[in-house]
Amino acid sequence: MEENQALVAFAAISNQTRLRIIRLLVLAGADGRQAGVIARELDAAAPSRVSFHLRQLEQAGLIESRREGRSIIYSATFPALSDLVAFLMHDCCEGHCKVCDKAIALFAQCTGRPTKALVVS
Amino acid sequence: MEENQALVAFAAISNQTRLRIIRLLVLAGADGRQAGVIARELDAAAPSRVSFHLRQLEQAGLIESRREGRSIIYSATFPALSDLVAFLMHDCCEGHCKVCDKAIALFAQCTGRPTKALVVS
DNA sequence: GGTATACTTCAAGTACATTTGAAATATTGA
DNA sequence: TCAATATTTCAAATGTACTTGAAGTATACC
Repeated sequence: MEENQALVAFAAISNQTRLRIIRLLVLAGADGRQAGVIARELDAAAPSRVSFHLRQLEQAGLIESRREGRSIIYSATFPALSDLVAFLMHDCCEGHCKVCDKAIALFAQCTGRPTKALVVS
Repeated sequence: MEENQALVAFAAISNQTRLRIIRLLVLAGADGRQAGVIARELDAAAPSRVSFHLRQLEQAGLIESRREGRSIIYSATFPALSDLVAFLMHDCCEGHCKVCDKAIALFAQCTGRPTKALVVS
């Protein structure tokens, strides 16, 4: 992942409204959520405001959208989020790996993952 | 990790100068680097400018400083960086774990880590 | 004490991000 | 075609972040 892309992504998730949108859409999974539903779940923020933030996130590559009738459905772009986590770890892991300590514990909580992938050597 | 703390940390690393400082200090390890040395390694940015960014990073908890004679030595705060990675993964992993995909591959590159920690069941 | 070095703090200017409400666009169904 | 719904786009106002250079603080050494 390029530095510039990472910078844009970090800027995208450094805003409360946008971080909450991301969390919401990750939980929603591939189905995604209507723009209006997102606005309502975000303490009924003004639609134009939510639209602004959705655009930022989409331009950062972290979410994507599709039209369904009158609605526009947004969903998380999982590979991009995965790249971002990897960037943060790799950028900081070069040399030594203290940065990964707490992430390792989280893998144990992951369900639906082949455990083989977690075994090193 | 609290949402607010994460937001401040993401804001901190969403700036090119600061992201480069972080990378530099992670590579430097516990020894850290003098403020002046950092400035020189950053294409000789103005000292007041580097000082401004070091302060942002320190306030975000990502780096710490100690005085040594005339110099001030900055070093990465590894637990905070580790927390941030974990926040990003956990925040997005709740429910399902697609976000962790690429991070797992990186663990294999980590040296000096007991492989047992990577084995799940 | 005085001077040099290493940094930080401050104030001013500039640039960028966010919110707001009104107007515009797209789609549906009567 | 018209009205209703769902959403975006736009322009203006406000707020926040960044850079710059000059002045200030801390330490060291003569």
